Amino acid sequence: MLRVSKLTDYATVVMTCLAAAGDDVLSAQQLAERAQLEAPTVSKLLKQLAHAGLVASFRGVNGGYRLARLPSAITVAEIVTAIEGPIGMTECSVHSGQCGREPHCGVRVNWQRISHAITAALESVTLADMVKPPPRRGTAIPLRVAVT
Amino acid sequence: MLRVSKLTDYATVVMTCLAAAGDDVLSAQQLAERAQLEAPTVSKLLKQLAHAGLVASFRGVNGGYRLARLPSAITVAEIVTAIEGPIGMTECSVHSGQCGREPHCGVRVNWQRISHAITAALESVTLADMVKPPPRRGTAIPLRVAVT
DNA sequence: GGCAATCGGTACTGAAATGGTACTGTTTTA
DNA sequence: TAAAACAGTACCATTTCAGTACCGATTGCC
Repeated sequence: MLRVSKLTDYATVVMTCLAAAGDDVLSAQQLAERAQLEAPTVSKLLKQLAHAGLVASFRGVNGGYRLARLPSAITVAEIVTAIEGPIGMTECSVHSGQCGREPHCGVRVNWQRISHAITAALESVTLADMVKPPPRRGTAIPLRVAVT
Repeated sequence: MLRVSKLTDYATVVMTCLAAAGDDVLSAQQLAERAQLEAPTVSKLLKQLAHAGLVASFRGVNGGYRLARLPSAITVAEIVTAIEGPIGMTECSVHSGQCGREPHCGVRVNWQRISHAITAALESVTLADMVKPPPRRGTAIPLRVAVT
């Protein structure tokens, strides 16, 4: 199945928990309970998210994490990238010079186009969207993605 | 990195080779040479692609494979699905009842929406597009994807 | 009819990535 | 100074991935 890793999935859940907490600072332990995930796993995720600048960390007693920005200013694409690295559907669409076929390979550029489209799709959904209840029928968020 | 597996990547290359061959029937061995891939790997891929109805197989001497349809009628989404199974970004967006959070989980439905958008992006690119030379600047294929 | 070429299916294996755990260090506050 | 909490490193079990091997079934040609 074409999918993001479990950790990325967990990261979105943790981020939505933080978004729901508003400006409160939550410890990794508290977040683990709310997200129903293992504490060390959550801790590792928060570290990566902090490194990517998506959450702000506070050390010491009563320390913890908080979103670095408003939920509406954080996209799913950023979360995915923070955990998985750059988005690219194939190896050659990110790193060139791997496969010898490149000079005459029309597949490569097309995968790059597809990757861009998917990136755009992920960028169009913000954390605020994830927290909100699902849109009702007929109120879909219009998303226009151009494969260029 | 968010990506398809190598085998899926290989499958698109094999399919483009078949598309380039027109109506000719090519053996797994010939395709392996053209795609610059290991013969057993190509053979395995072709088996899966045949099972998915994307290629037609012919047994016996001078047997081999041929596209089951016109390149313009085969989408990248079909190739991905043939090799990787259903497209879904998270486990819970495909199989329900796995994580207890579902009743109150807004993340799930939003991942499903994202999955749909990505599926649409993959469906919008056909094998014919992959064979064609990359579009020139300003002649991008417009693709409108609605997240519903 | 027999042989060779080719697909079809199953099983196996080594390597890599994934996901989880443990431990130790550092910073901050009471 | 001690406790709470983040930060970093290392490690291990499991799963998945990619490749290989083998045997059976089918077809065409001699």
